[in-house]
Amino acid sequence: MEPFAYEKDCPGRQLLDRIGDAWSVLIVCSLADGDLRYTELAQRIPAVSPKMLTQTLRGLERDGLVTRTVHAVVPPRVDYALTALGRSLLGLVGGLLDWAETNITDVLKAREAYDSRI
Amino acid sequence: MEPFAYEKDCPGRQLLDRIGDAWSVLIVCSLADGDLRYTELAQRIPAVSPKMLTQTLRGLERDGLVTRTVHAVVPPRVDYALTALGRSLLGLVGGLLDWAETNITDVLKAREAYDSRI
DNA sequence: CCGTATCCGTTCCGATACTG
DNA sequence: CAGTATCGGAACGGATACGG
Repeated sequence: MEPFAYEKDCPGRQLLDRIGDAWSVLIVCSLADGDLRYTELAQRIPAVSPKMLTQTLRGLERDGLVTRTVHAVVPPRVDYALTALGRSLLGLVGGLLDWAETNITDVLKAREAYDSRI
Repeated sequence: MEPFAYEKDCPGRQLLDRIGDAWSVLIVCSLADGDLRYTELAQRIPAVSPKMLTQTLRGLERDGLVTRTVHAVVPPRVDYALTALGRSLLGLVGGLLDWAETNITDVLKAREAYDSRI
């Protein structure tokens, strides 16, 4: 882990930027169980603005993590789905969430201790 | 992964915020092989400003991921080290970096394809 | 040596209104 | 239904100067 290549814009940084983005993680997890339409995503993800939803979806699509399928019907219908690459991310995110749930009590305890000795 | 508790300030979000922070990851990885002093950290991490270094270290310390040991000598000497909790993060981060290295070429290809059809 | 304090440009993002 | 466009407040973070 020592002298790793961790420049700006290295692979690791780019992934971390995406993972660190709340909306990206929420979208990927929401799509875990199946395709969703734009409005369905908006409903599942609390308080996401259209701006951020679109912007994040474009980013995920650009990175090959999500596909966007437009059906030529009226009213318009657009489905979003995870790619194989996107699904492979689910395992990582799951691991993170597991770690978080396992260790959150320790973290909270540490914070309490830290804050109380100021 | 479906109806997971993902409110603002839930455990998962808090971890993701920390992981998504470039400086936090850099510091944790830098401490993987042993304790370091403030200045040593500053030297290893390219271009980190004193402000961000201190701020990030305080956050990591508060969360119980890093310890800060002040030696009562002149000139002052302050050592930073990972806690057991901090070391347990290394595995997660390693997994993320592995995924990133494995899949970066696919991501870059996807981006190229996306950008070229605009 | 190990920080803290301040200024200030930039970027982010929520709210809102509007369109094909 | 599925977005786009625009504005403005807030927050992030770099540079810099200084203090114990």
